[in-house]
Amino acid sequence: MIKNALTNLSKSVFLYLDFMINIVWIRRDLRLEDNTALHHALKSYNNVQLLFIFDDAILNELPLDDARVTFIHQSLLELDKQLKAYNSSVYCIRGNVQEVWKQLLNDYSIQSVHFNRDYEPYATERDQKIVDLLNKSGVKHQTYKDHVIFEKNEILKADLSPYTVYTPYKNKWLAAFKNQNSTPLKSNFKTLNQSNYIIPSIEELGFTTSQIKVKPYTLESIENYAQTRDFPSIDNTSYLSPHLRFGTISIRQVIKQLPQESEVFLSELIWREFFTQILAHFPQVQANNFKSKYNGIEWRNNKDDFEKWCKGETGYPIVDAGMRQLNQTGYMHNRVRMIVAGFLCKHLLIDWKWGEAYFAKKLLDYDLAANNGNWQWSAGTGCDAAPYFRIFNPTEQIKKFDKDLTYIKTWVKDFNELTYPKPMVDHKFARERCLQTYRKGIN
DNA sequence: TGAAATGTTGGGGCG
DNA sequence: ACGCCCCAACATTTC
Repeated sequence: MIKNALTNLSKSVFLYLDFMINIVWIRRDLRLEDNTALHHALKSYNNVQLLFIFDDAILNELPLDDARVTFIHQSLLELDKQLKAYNSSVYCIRGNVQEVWKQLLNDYSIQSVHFNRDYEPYATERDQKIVDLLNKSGVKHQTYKDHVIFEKNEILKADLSPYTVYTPYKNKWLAAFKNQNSTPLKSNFKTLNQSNYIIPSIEELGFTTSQIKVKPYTLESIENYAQTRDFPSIDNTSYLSPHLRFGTISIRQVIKQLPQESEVFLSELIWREFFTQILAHFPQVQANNFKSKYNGIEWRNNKDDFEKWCKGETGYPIVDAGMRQLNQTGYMHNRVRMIVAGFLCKHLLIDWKWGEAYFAKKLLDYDLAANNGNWQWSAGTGCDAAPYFRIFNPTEQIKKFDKDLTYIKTWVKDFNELTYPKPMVDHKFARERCLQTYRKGIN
């Protein structure tokens, strides 16, 4: 009798659980393959439903034709298409993230919630609020490492403090990488929730389609990366960065598919993790110099100068070409990023935060940790940064890396050395002024 | 993941 | 054949 009752009870509990949904909240992991949170949810639960929230707090700051929103939207449509094979779909909504979750908890019977960790300060805080909400509602939840090979506390110095210099960090990272298994996960999609949600159109989300598109990535070119990476006219670019930003490919998939002897490329991926852990350990770098001894630099912060830089009208062809590539495509070659960033900080003496903000608006691959880290590197204010007296000569850089002007002519139409506008500031003068200003500003 | 300034060396012109 | 000068080429130091 008692045994029967228990059996019935467990049956009804089973039926009830079978009715409940398990949510995988995707954010910057817009893929089905090798998605850690999704993998574990599928393994442990039935009725796994994907959720994506267009976060008002982020979207309200963006122009209506933001290219990243278009890319996210298209990636979601692609995901949704793949889910159709399993009679499932993505539940996609725009709103205030907390309000959306309150509504979901109210409208659905939720058994568990899963998501991959995001390490940016805003995201960390936002996610904590959702975790609190789930705790209050008594809903099981689990977060996962997915975005990086190693999180901030997995690569530490012997005294357990974080690394702030790249090379020893990299050595430790490589040593740790050898001893671990990071093969991509194979998932079983049979436990996806049967659903037929419709993804809102880009207009319904309050946006319009951008003309700027994310290019597909390629891993083939990586073989020659070390030889070609400094030459912006050689488009040997992998275009992985936006895909890593939004997780349309996982870091484990990338590393697994790297050709032999791509240490230099791998090193760039380690820079990505280096800056990710720097931001996570030192969130104050978002608004401050990593090294406070540079706080006294008196930036000129001239608005007209900044405008010229943004538009690519500095009179320095390589700087102008880079900025025009950025404005037209949402991308800029890495070598040129260093040149334009150095020019803004050192020739124009404009606070790196202005440049950082402009890149944040324009770059398809914008990532707070990497963008901040690299801008501070350029300005000389960062951890393991370029010394302040290392000043790029925009003309020398052409001689070294765009000798035949191919890159420049690609982005500066009808470029003519003789009729090109005069430099907005003389190099020698700007160099001296920079050295003087930095010397004076450093304590 | 610099570039400029300064220092050193050695070959060739020339008296 | 010698010493002197010039300067390109390379090396080192400095910013």
